[in-house]
Amino acid sequence: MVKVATWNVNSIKARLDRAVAWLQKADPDVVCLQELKMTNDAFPGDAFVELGYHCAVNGQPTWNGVAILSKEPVTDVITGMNDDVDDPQSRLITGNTFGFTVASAYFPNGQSVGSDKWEYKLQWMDRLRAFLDANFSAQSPFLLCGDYNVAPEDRDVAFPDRWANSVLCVEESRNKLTAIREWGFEDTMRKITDEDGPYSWWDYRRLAFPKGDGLRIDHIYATKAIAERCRAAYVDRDERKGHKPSDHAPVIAEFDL
DNA sequence: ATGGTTGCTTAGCAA
Repeated sequence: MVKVATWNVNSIKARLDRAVAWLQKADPDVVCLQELKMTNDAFPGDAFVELGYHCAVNGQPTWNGVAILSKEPVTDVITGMNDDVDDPQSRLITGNTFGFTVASAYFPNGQSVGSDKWEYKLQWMDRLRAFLDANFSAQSPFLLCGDYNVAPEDRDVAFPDRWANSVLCVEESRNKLTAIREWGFEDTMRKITDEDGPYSWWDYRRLAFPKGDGLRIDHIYATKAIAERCRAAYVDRDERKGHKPSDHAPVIAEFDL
């Protein structure tokens, strides 16, 4: 069984102790991290090597930043979209490990509908679809893991009315997500459960976590060749609790490979 | 009621 996790850590520096403790406890084989908020040079790779992981990192100062950790080597690494757009934001890294391709993606949040960041979000999602079209086959095993900043359906939102007009839920965001899914992905969580949620993110503000105001915006999408081998998918909600948690909980999928 | 908290960086931005 190969255990794959995706987790927006909201600063790997602020979360290093918790991340190390979680890796020791959960023992995933492959981990996609988002929001490192750190340069490649400063990335604490030694802490992960000590736990038996190979690291592929695409960082930048202050914001964004993504990484793939794997207990097998990560080869054929691509940082970013490989397209004509001059984009300084480090939001994507792709590589091969355990016989499949895996991408760690930090989709733009988009702030508010109509803003400059919203336009960037929509373009970024179009670019991601084009990146998949240009570089990969949906017939091969591919996992797209990350913070998508989109809740696909209302059942992925605890209080859908409250979030209906947000960048996480509006129809245009969901339509862009559908275009990415239709490249050839299945949502591993929805292969496993039809329950509401399970939610993966709760805002730090407004007492969102104790009030249960969660959204499912972190996903592990899989092409058919690997999705049909998915045996489990779940959220480690406990990781949102306690001292200095990330605002996201890890999402895990297990594959019979 | 447009609030609240966290993190990076140190006043303002992003989420």
